[in-house]
Amino acid sequence: MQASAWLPSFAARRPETLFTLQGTLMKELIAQLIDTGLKTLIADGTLPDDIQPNIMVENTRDKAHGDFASNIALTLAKPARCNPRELAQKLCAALPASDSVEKTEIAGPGFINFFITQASAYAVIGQILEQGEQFGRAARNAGPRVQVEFVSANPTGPLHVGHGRGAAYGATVSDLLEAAGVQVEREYYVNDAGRQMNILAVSVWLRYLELLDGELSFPANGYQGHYIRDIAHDLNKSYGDRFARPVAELFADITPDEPAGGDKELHIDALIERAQAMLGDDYTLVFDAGLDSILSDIREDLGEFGADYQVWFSERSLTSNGDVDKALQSLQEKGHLYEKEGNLWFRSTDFGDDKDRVVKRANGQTTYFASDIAYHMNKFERGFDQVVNIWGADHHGYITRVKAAIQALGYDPERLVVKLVQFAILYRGGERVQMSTRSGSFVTLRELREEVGADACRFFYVTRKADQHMDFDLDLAKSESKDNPVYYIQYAHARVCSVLRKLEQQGMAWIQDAGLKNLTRLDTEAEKDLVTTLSKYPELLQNAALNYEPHLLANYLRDLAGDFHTYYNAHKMLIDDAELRNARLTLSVAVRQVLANGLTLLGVSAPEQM
RNA sequence: GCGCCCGUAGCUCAAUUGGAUAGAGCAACGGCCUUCUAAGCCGUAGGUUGCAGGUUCGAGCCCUGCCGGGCGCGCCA
Repeated sequence: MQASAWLPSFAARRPETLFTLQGTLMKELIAQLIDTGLKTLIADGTLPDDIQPNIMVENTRDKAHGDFASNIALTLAKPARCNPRELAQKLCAALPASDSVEKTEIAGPGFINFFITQASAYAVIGQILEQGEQFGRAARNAGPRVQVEFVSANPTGPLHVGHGRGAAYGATVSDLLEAAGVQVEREYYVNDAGRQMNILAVSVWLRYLELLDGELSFPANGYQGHYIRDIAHDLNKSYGDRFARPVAELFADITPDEPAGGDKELHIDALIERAQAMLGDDYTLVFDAGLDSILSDIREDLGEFGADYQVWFSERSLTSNGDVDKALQSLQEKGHLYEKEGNLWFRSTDFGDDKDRVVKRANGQTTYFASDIAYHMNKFERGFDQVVNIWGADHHGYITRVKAAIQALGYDPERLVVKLVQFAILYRGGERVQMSTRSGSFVTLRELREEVGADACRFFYVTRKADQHMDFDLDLAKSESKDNPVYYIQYAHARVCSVLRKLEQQGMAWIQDAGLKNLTRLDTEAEKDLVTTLSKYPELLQNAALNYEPHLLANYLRDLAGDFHTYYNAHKMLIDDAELRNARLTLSVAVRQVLANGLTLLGVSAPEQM
């Protein structure tokens, strides 16, 4: 499978090798019981002594199958030369007794189902209350150093809804990794070099000249958005008419634009060249004014969306500090470059790429790909154990060549993980919202946040697998009903708060210790289910983090909220029986804690009142 | 043409990474407010997991080939 070839590194490893797993103590215990049982069977000759058992303990899907199950008898049936059920029978008999295990059953083709005691299962409630916000999280600073680079949109305009999904996904994956004990560094690669930025600079300057001299023929390939005029306005405010130049001179002998029957690409390139000549050193000021303005807008936008970065990495710095040259030199020394027709090529076909790639043109200009090589070299030189790139799905063509470059530089390409994020399609009133970057008719992330709110945005974006196309239903995201999963989950949280308020109003108090002492009073199906769901949280968190799949957490929270609403509806909490009341409230507060922890990781608020 | 992603209930999506009888939510139908928030709950119905083979104790998941949808295949950024 090609996809998992990219996945790797620690996602493919056993989680145990990199992370301290919490909440799976019961699985470990059961694995130990099985291990002991197997040794007994080896000793009495039932099993040959050269077997290499891979003891797997899984959560059961169906509670009729107990709490945990192992397929060990199925996998060992062949070496044991007996049928799986028979082997399971013998193994069960050989299992040492445990306070935590109520009973075992043999089921289906030979699964061993483990039913754990209620006291053992309910211990998780105490853990949740004791650990609070830390419940489910691994110890800090214990894990590897991982860099997550996400969004990294060209600073040529405001972020749109396509970037939004990358932002929500990247921010959540980063937070999940951190919760799993990884030291995370979030980074934005600022493409502050290249032709697009020059087009931006020229667009700004032309709007500026328009302000001074009145309308001129704005290039078809220029940036049309209104924000360009705003930047021009600010430029005028800060610098007065410092950048004023004769418009006639600017357009003199310039190759015609597309509407005039020319080529819009050639036209804009000619304008860039002319602008640089006419502005001289001032060109940089105009260029930076555009860059700074848009970049600060993006930073603010992302900040308000809950995506906080540790590093904003400048593409230009790669050239100025010599990293590009260094990277090319390194490739040169290792014999991976060659010259052809004046261009310098990287022989990426040696590393599985379809064709070789130019890194330096005949005119001496390095290519964008050369910057990418240098950037990734720079990342690895910074000592990250793993580097995660979150890219739009349209960039998947670059994966092979970037990995090729990493390998050619002498780094393990498995240490780069690329996660592709598919685009989201907006729907309003059942109709697809049409978007086009060209015409400037895209919906910005800011507009989306203002329309549906940050909570719903963050949640909806990560509720589907990243590599899955998604439909974003604006009406649903805005609706305040149970149909809207965000409200549904938040409401469950608020409900617990509401009950506690009501409790106080009725002159009662919740006594946690009394609750913990009387957990055995919680013997209804709804309560058992709730506890089971709660106990799965830490492991789920690890899974979601290790696989970069925040949708697992989103779905989990939906389920947990559902379990709670069911419980709430079936059983009253504010009752006279103090023991039972405290026990139920204790369970409810534990639910509230886990809901809050999960929502926080998703960047969604956990309101006390709705 | 080559490469990558995807195909699961009418719709939007899951499925603990190869486990047991494929699950939720919408939409449909039928119930539940004198009650701690009905912003909620309960029930019914809905499937040859695109198709055909293969691998094994066991496949939605892995392999091969088709069918269908999306994206990518510049010395651009």
